[in-house]
Amino acid sequence: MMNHELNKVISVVGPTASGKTALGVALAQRFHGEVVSFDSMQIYRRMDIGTAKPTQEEMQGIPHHMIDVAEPEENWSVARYVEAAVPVVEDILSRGKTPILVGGTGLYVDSLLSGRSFAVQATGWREKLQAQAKAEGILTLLEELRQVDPEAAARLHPADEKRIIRALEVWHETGQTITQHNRQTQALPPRYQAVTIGLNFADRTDLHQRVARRVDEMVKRGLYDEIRDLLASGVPENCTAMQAIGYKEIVAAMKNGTSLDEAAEEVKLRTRQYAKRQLTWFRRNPETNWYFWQKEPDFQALIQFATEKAAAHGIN
RNA sequence: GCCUCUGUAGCUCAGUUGGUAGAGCAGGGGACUGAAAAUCCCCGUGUCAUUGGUUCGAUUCCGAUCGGAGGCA
Repeated sequence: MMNHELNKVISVVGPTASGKTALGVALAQRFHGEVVSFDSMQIYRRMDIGTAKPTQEEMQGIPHHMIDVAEPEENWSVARYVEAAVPVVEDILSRGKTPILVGGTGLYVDSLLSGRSFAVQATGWREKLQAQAKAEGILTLLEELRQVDPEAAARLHPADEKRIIRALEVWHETGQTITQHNRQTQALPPRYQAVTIGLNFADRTDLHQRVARRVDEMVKRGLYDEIRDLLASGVPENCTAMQAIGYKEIVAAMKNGTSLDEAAEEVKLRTRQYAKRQLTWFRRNPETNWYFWQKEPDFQALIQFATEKAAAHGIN
């Protein structure tokens, strides 16, 4: 089909602790929808408290997808997420319902919506390159990259080891440079048409306060025990899931015997910094309809705002 | 009560042999195409406690005052 209209979805973005979960459920109720999470850490089972996964009560009977779909030791990635999420969204659409995308991982939503595909990763080039970087220094790899893909080498900062390695990895495994690959995927048509609602705070300190309260709440609800259970069941400390904020800091404290409550303070700090990065990412999309929380939160006003925006884009 | 040390960026501190000052952390902004809650880049003017004095000029030297820390009685 050449000129078919894109299917419409609603997406809810914003920094952590900004009320995305509640809005997602409200929109699902209003628009006969189901929630599809785009959160890189809520995909892992048994990581409930620290990832602020919605509880049964919060879900209010609305189906939530892409949560609890992997074991912590599985090491998921964007590619794997998109691969799994597309059929889910398609299924919701096929049943005549509206997909409500809710989450905080910018790369994941953008990839899902854009129709982007990812270069394959089969052999062990990454490990090889990492070892080489360690032995010879990253500048050697950057120079190698310059030979095959001068554009990428110029664009990447010499200190950004991860991206330099990834660029070389794509080259070695596909025979195509990452610059070529990016150009190609940019030309791909988008998968869905999204009306995006962005949540933010008029005053940044309100966000910081909510973060602090949320972390205190997590500790009260048993975050330390959740992490102890994870480790006891053999989840390796260096897997992707254990890079999650709220986990890696506490794991480190448990390991070297320092105060867990001090580690919790560090979690607050790291969460604030993460929220800032999320905002940087989401602000990049000029289409986003931003709603700013004032000192006195008015959830009804938010629902009305979001409902109007969705309706204006032909969702009903 | 006396003596010594101390008061510089939101915090911890450096520094100016007298020409109005700089690091780390916090904070802010940005990037981002198979680790993304990851990774990386950029951004430091502040009555140098207050107040007199010396000086062409004081945050820097001297005095007093007000905080803080320690010591002696």
